Amino acid sequence: MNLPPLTQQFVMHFGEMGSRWGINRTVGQIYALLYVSSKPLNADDAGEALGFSRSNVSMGLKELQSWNLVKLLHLPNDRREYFQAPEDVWAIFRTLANERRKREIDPTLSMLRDALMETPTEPADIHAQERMKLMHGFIEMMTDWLDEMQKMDSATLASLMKMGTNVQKLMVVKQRVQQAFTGNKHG
Amino acid sequence: MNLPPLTQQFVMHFGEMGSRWGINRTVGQIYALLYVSSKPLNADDAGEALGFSRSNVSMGLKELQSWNLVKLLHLPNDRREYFQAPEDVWAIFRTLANERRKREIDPTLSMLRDALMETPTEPADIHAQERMKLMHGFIEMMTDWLDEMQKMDSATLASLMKMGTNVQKLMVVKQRVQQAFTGNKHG
DNA sequence: CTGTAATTTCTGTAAAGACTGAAAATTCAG
DNA sequence: CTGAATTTTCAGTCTTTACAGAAATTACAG
Repeated sequence: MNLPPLTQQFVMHFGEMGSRWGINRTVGQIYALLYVSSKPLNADDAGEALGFSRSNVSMGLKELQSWNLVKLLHLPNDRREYFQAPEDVWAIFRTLANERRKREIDPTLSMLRDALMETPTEPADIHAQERMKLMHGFIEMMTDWLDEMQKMDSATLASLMKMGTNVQKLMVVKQRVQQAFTGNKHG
Repeated sequence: MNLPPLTQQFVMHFGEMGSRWGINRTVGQIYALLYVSSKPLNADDAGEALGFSRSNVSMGLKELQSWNLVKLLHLPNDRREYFQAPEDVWAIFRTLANERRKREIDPTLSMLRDALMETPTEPADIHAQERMKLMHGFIEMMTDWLDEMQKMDSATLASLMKMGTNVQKLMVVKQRVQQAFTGNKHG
């Protein structure tokens, strides 16, 4: 591996963090390289830059594609496949959130739905189902909310986040206004 | 393993999902069992219920403790340690978010901060640092926002989430109101 | 202290995963 | 079609992780 210092630092870090993020070192480093690269890279570029075998890079890129984390493109007069990471960090986050949800949340949600349809007999299962109901309700609320958030554009979302806790105050104001209009003090 | 059907379904699912969540089968099943259990369990209870060796359960509980996902308690006239999962799903989520952030985000944030302080020389590194700046800014915004959210109580957060995209409309209203008060059409 | 219950650490083994080089398959220019 | 360039799959090796059982440590009652 022969990369400029900052790039190297970044790439190595992603390799080390890979295991915590549920990907392997190779995949982490390939993604890091694509992310900081100013131009698309092909499998040989990546392999040479990182010191991985061609086949290993192939596997890594395949995994990154299954995560929708890389864009595939072609250069004129070059048959090789080139890859690049999307530039917009918000877009990357959205992709990541969607993919992780699909893999890590949806199966559980589905299992919980099934479990809630059944009628428990033993006391232990009655309590268990009660707990599952709580978990299901929570996850559903979170994912529904995430869906809604995904509809907003990056700029709106950013300003929303920068408001932080102030959103809360905004809600209080809204309630007062509504009450004032309806004249219902308990509304 | 001899558990009532619903409990068993839940426990098995957590075991299978474990690998996707970055924990092993044992840890996943132990947690699932504690979550649906109506009373605290000791290591032997868990081991017997799930068919794991005593040492394996010990490791699993240790890991769950390192995630702050279980509460340790003692029963009168019993020297053994009993474990239980917090009941409040919001509290569980908060714990999970904090721990994952600590392990999966903070190290990267710190690496990025270091990288941004340096002065790149090569053109490739200049571009790389620009990309890192974007990533850093995004992560910082997200984590700051998460911090703010953590300050709210569960009920407020829940009603906030149920509003979904309407928060956006609320912001537009707020801006109009502000403009009306200041008389500044560009405010 | 001493003995016993409870928990953790250690050690070896089995299983899973990562990685390479070679072979096979695919793609496309001519 | 043919053959070269490119990509993917396969098989074997090496590394890491998961797990059980044994040994060691800790905690505490008497």
